[in-house]
Amino acid sequence: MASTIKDVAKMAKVSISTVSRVINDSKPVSPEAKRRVLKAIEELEYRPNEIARSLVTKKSNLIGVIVGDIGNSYVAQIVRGIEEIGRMYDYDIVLCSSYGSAETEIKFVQLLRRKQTEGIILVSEIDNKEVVNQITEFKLPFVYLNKYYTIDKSPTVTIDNYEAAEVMMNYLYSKDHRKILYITQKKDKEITIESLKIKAYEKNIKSWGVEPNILNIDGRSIDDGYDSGRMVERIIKEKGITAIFCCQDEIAIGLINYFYDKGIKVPEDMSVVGYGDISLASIYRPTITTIREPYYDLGAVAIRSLLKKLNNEEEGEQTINLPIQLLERESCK
Amino acid sequence: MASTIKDVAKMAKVSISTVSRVINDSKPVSPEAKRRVLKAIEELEYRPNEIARSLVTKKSNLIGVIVGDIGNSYVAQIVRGIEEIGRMYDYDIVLCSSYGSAETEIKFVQLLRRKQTEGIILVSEIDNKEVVNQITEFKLPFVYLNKYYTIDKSPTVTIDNYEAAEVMMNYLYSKDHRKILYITQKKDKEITIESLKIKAYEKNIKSWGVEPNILNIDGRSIDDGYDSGRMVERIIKEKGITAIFCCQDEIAIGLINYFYDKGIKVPEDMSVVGYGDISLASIYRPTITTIREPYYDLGAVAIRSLLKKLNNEEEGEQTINLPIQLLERESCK
DNA sequence: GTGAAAGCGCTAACAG
DNA sequence: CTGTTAGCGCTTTCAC
Repeated sequence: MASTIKDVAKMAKVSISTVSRVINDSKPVSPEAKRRVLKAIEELEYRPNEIARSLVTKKSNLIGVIVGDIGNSYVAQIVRGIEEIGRMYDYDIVLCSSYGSAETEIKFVQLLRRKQTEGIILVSEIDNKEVVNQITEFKLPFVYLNKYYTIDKSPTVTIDNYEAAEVMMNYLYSKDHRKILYITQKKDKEITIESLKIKAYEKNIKSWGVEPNILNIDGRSIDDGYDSGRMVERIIKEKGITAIFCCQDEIAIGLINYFYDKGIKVPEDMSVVGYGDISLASIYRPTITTIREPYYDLGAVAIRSLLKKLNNEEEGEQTINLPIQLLERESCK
Repeated sequence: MASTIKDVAKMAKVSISTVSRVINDSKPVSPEAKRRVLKAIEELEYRPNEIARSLVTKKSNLIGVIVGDIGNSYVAQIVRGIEEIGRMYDYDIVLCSSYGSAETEIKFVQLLRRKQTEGIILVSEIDNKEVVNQITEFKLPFVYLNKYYTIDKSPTVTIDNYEAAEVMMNYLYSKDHRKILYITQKKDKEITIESLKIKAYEKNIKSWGVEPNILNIDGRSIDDGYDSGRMVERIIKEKGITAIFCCQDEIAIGLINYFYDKGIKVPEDMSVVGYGDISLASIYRPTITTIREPYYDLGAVAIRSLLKKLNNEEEGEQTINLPIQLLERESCK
């Protein structure tokens, strides 16, 4: 059995209060007593039991992070940001993977509440009103990060997606592209960031006097991008498309894989740009021209803002926008 | 303030023991009392405080997972395995990222001990004897997963790397390759899995009456693979190499990137195989022929074995070997 | 500067 | 079946 504060007190011939004082440096202790306590701690290899400490202080120094899938590289980056900053303030994170199940997300919220985590960061890709209600009801400080759905009623950290799409369109224009195909995911389009991006796409392309071309597809995975290939090929021929703006990097990569298999060269025969800058975007060949979402920073800012709430500091904005960046790489010429 | 067991007891007009009994279903309670308690719980939205519970039961239901970098896809896969199985047994994981620092690993072990985690899984890529000593000294159940270094003195889950390399050599042989270059990482070669793989490589190639060709390089990242390109190109010409066996997928991908940039086609002009089956290996074009390490299973088996120790079940083998698999894909013809 | 004592929220004997 | 009680290991008044 590990030694406790009592053992230390006994060995140092002081009361447990005194021991507590020296380990927390909370009140002055005579040098002599301190010396003895320190010595006893050393000899007994005493380490305070954080569980007991939490019980009395009501501070678990734990924050719960619910993610869809830590296997997604962008999620991992966000978690890195959360953890690294959290640790600076002495917070540990307990990780929960929901694998996209709304029900599981809710279960985790309840679990984390029982575990006395001081706050929750939800990194999700689904639309789950109920989990937000749940957290709100529990009055747990939280931040909601969602790469796809627009979040308005909860604190969140994101980028200005309208502006980002506009930046990309301006870039394509500067590269003399006019006939640009935008590939979007149709599901829940109205309540996702796609509504903003499409608006930016349409506004810009119309301002050039060009007809918009939008392809709605079913998913946003690499496979979905690949599968859209046949359809895309047809549109390219019909409309004389010279550049394709994919709403997510994964789609761009899948599509380029399709082109590769069909002998269509990117960017020589067709320019393709993505959105998101997932880690693969810079590793894949050709490297993907894209909009960078600063995932690490998203996580870092999210936890900073969470910690602020914990300390009852003045609440900042509900929605924090981080700067965007256009990454000019090889897939678009 | 959240309601406590006392509040429930008061409202239900029973003692706290009775409440405890119904929430834990630990002892029979009269239907009537049970009904009242349940009703009170509902009304007060009572949820047991796991911290308090942990303090008395001495079970935190937490296990600590120290990783190098959760941003590595293989690490993420391992963590998925750990978490998913852990959750089946009601364990949560607290995640600690060391970013390859031995010192940080040790700090985390101490932290996790204070936090009363019941066991530790260390997913590391470095050689850190001290952390093992530390954990052993604390008598914390643990499992040590290390992709590179051979682990003998600690419980671990891995694959038979000698056999795996042999399987790959046999495959290359079956594809009529004889002059095969093996690229290895030189650092700590004697105490890493490279010692085994090189042994298998040499044994096999010599058995065909062919001279071994081993290139030692400095790292094992994609960039390191890329940077080895010039040297590799020279060796290819000098020795008439037809296939390259890279000790890690990352190196294979970096090298293929180099070849791509130089107009050397893989697999048409040169066959390249990797090792590890990182997630990129199946996404990258050409897809990489490689040895699959079952990362998810590694994590899953690791925590299963940890949990067994926690329950004082008979200790299995120190080293558990999982089945390997050769993935025949596009990069080798 | 120090110790005694109360109590954080809960479980687990122990009596009844 | 149920309540009383004694802690778990620690922090924090409150006196001295």
